[in-house]
This record gives sequence, C-alpha cells and structure tokens, in this order.
Amino acid sequence: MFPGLRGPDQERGGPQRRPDRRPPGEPFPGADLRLTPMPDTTISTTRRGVIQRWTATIIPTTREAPTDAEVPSHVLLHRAGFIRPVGAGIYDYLPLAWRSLTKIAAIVREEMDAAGASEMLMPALEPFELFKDTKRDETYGDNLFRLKDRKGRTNALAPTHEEVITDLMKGVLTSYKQLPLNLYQVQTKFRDEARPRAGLLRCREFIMKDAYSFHLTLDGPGGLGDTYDRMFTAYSNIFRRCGLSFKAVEAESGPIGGSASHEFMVTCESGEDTVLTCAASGYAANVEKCEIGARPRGTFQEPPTGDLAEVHTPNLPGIDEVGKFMKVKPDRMLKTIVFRAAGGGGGGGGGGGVPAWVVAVVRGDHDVNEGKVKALAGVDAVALASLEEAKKAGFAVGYVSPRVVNTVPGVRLLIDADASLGGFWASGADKADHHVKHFNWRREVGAALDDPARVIVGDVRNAAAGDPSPRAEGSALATTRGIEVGHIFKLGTKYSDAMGLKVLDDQQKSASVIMGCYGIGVSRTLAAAVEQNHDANGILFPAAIAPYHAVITVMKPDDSRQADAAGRLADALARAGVDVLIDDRDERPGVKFKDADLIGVPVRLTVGDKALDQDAVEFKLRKDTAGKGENVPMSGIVERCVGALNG
RNA sequence: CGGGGUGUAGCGCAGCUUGGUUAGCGCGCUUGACUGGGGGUCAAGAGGUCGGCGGUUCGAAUCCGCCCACCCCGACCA
Repeated sequence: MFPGLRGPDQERGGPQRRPDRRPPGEPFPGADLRLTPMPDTTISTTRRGVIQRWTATIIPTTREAPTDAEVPSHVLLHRAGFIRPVGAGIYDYLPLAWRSLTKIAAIVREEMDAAGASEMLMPALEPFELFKDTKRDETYGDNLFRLKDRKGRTNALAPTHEEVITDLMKGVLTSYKQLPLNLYQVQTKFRDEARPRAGLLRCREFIMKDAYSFHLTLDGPGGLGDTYDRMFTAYSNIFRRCGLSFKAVEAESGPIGGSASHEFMVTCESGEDTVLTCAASGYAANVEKCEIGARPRGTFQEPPTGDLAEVHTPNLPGIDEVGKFMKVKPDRMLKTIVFRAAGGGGGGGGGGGVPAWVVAVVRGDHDVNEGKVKALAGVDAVALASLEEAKKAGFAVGYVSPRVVNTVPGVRLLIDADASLGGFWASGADKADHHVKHFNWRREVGAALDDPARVIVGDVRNAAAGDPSPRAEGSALATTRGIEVGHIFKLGTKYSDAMGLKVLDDQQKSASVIMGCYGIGVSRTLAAAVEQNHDANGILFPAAIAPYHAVITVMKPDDSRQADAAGRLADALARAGVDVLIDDRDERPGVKFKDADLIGVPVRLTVGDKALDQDAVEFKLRKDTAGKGENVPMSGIVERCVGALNG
C-alpha cells in the first residue's frame, strides 16, 4: 500500500447535506498531493509530475466559440478553456494555456542554454529616445506602441530589444576577448498591429523569446556564422522537440546578403505565409526570397500579333476586371509598376548611375517582388512611387505601359523573363481609362530594348507553384502554407554602427561589433501547434507541450473505490514524471469524454467499475479516435503511459 | 488607412422594418428528483445600465445624431 494514504471519505465526520456527495471545497480523497513529498535535495535527477484536480482549477470549456473566432486554433483554444479575449489582440492565458506555454519555454531555454546562450531579462518599457539612432521610431511606424508618462516623456513598449541590448552592451563590452556572446530572454512583446487577428497567431501582446549575439568577425571561430549555425541547430531541435512539423526556409537576408536569414515555418493550411519548396534539392524559401530557376526569355524580335488597338476601359479597379472586360486572360497582360529609386534625382539617370525611376513589368497574373526589383535595378532602395509624384512625372498611374522608357526621363525598365516573351499582349495605354491590345515589344518600345542601361530582362517577381527550381534542373517549385514561429537573422553592424557599439580588437583598433538576432514566437507556437494538430473533436497536443500528459476520467468521483484508485494511479504516474489531470467533476461521462478530447491531453485513463473489477483501467490515446479504449492492468499502466508518451 | 459588418444574460442568437404591459429563446449556471460509459430527463430558479452620450416623443432595445468597442476582406507587418 501507499504509506500516508488517508482513509476513504466516509471516515471523516462533520455535517454533510448528502452522505454520498462531497461538499464544495472538500479535497478529492484520493488526490492528496502530499502522498509523495517533494524531495528536499537541491539537485534532482528525476522530475515528479504534477497532479491537478479539474474541480480545483479553472477549465472553462464551451460548446460554442465566439463568432469572431474563425481559424481552428482560435476556436479550439477558446472552447477548450485556454484563452479568453481581453481586448483586440490581447488575451488572458488561463491555467491550461500557461502550462503549455511554460513547457514550450522550457524547451526553448534548454536548447538555448545548450547552445551556449545566457538568459537575462530586459524591461518591456523603454525610453523612446533609444529608437532615435536606429530610426526605428520611423521605420517601425505605428506598430510601435507609444505612451506618455506623468512627466510627459514618450516611452515605447518594446516590439523587440535590439536597441536596449545594444545600449546595454555599449556600457559593458570593451574588448574582443568578451566575444562571442549570446544573450536571450523570454518576455512579453508589444506591437500595435493594424489588424490583430486569428487569436494567438497575430496579437498586440505576445510572448517571444529573443536572442542577440555579438561577434568580432563574420566567419571563423567565434564568428557570427558560427553562432548562426548553432542557432539553426537549436531551433531545429526546439521545434522537433515540440512535436511540430516544420520547415526552415530562406528568407529576406537584409544588410548582410547571402543566406543570412532563415524563417522556421510550421506547415499547415491556415498559415499566413507562402513557402516554396523544391522536392528534388530540398531548397525552401519564403515568397519574398525565393529564386526562380532558368526561364526562357523573349528575343524582342517576335512579330506583332496584330495592329495596336486602344480599348476604353473606364472604372475598372484591378487587372482582373480589366481582363474580363477586354476578354483577355491576366497571363496575357503586362502589369507595369512604377518605383522611385533611392537617391535618384528628378530627371537624371537613364545612362547608367542611379535612375530616377525603376519601372518593373510582369505578367498580369504575377506579383512584383520589391527585393528583386532593387537587386536587378542595381540601386540601394526602391519604394512604390506615390500617386502624386508619379503623375507629376508623366506616368498615367494604373494605365502605364513599358513605353514610358521612351517618354519619361530617367526610367530604367525591368522586364520579367515571362513578360519579355513574344505573342499577344495587352497593356496600359499610358492614358487614363484606356488599355491597348496587340502590344509588341519591338514595335512599341524600339531601340531602347537594346540599351542595357535602360532595359534589363531578369527575375523581378514572386515565385509561384510550377516555376522551375533554382537548385535542381528539371524540377518545379511547389507551394505550401506556413506559420512563422521562428526567425534567425544576421544583423551585421546595422545596430552597432547606428548606436556606436565598438570594442578594441587584438591590434588595439576600434572595431564595430557584428550582431545576430534570433526570435521565437512562444505564444504563436502554441497556436501553431493547435493549427497543425486538431480534429473535429478538439486539440491533439504533442506530448511535449500538452498541458497535462494524462487525464484520469473518474466515472463516479463520489464512489470511494474509484476515487481511491484514481488517486493511487495519479500518484504512481506522477512519480514517473507524468503530469496528471484528474477529472473529478460530478458530470455525466459523455461530458467528461468530450472535454478530454477537446483539451487534447494525449492519454486518457478511465476509472470505472467495469475495469476496476478486473483491477484494471481503461487506456486510450487521444489520437486513436476510432478505438474504444483498452483495459490495462493497474500493475502495467504506468509503463504503458510512459511508453506511449515517449513514443 | 480603404471597403464591409456587428454590439441585447457567461456563450450563441431573436425582437428593431411598423416605438406601447414585466425584453425573449437555446446552451451554460443554481436547487431538487430521476438518471449514470460519448455533451441525459423533468420541475423550480438566478442572471440584463439592450455598447456609450445626446436628441425626438406622453413613452425608445426599436427613430435621429455623435462617439466608442469589436470582427471580416484588403493595405501594412516578425
């Protein structure tokens, strides 16, 4: 027997309204948490699982979700009693959610520590002045939460902590001998999202792990590349241990160039981001970054398909509407987008140097990619031209054609390979409310096509499913949807230079510190796990991040034999490290089974008379949706649970 | 920021067009009885500043004005 086990309920005296019913507040007899005392030793090699009774905590499950919840994770996290809304993009994390979040964070901490990083904590509130040097007060825009204190000073609620930690390091880093260094924190972040949505997937307040590393060199021992690779491995470990199916994809590389940034995407249908993959080579990239393999190009010598014909196309807002009106499919139309080039003076350019305007032409069914436009144009930065300035310069915005390379001064024309082909094209007519049919490159644009300073053919659009792979000849790219749960990034000296973070190197010369940053959306990871692991009945948590590993469903909690068996079972499981939730509610079995499915605990153990008569309990896995459960003898139940949870 | 929509009990909704007793329904909640292995049955209850402010009127959930909050699509964004 178990020493210290108290007798059944009936032995206790005192007035009871009904002898067979526990009054509120009375402990569930079998679940005395002090059956096995926590060890007094400081160092423990075994972790004891927790035991919680359903009636002693709060798990407000509901049959219906609020109407505004649309994506599965939002609906289920609400229905299963994990979260409740407080304001737009702000949520309470109830006990079940907090247990899962704590487990995710614990995995993150273990892997970060193992990779040589040190945890610390910075404030969420920071003086607004910190953002001045890096100009993020402007570039971050309205997404930066600002608030005034009683003295009228503006403060910010941190969206990330590059400025705070760079400022901190300015005071403590003096020598290259202190490098490399990698510091991280798990903390609440704030971003004043224009449109928070989808429950925990896009919040204004959310939990994030952010890490920052510091180096003297890009490569070599102790260099940024070294830590970056370690973080890549740590992130892979973290999401694998969380039980998630994910992809590491190449992302926009920023100031360093090359493969200086990876996003970790949990793959699932409802993901907001598009990921392109090549099965043959293993290449994966997000839509902003994804390269496209070799594509055929036009010669600009193809014959016209007919006489240029102008069509009146009034009040048609988009390319699809124009196409329908003209009876032309979007993939036979040219979309011409006007960008302002950085540093381009009005009227200049055109013959090398910096052009004033960069005009990109893609097929109507394709999307222009700003990063590719910038790269192909060979300029520092591009920005979509504002309506007024473009009109002033002579662009018929909305009806621009490639002919502007000859009519507007300072234009560098970038033509996507697919748009450079011959055949029938429709295009803008360079005047309001008009388009043209039978656009022909040679006839309409002429000699400018032969001037490499004015016209460049290349890749300026987002990759799409079916495009040739950039890494494996003959294979095509495929698209999947994903949720970005992690991002690792080589910052370079962007922040250290902006804020003056330098150390002395071994030549006693002042050197800019090279930085990397590494983020994981902890609360988003919880939501992503639910997006990826659910069925019609509720959540199916991976064991590593489930709030409890096992739920013991007690059929008759007021029956002393059942209560006692549940208590002993819970205790034995806890000793083996299993976190146990005992459903001791006086509810009908159907309610309890439905709720157990809903909250997604991986293992369900049902304690009822039928099984107990054989000294057994019913064992059922949440993912085994069809099965009816299996009677497992008491003597083997712990082993069975542990095996299932580790397996 | 542009377009669309919704605010009535913890949740989901009706009532509003055509102003008029005490504002209803389902789920949930409380009490009791019967039940007891996949959201049970019956009975009796509790629970509402009808988003806010102002206006019209003898009288406003209902009509008018302003404001606020929230959601969806887009833009933007880690």
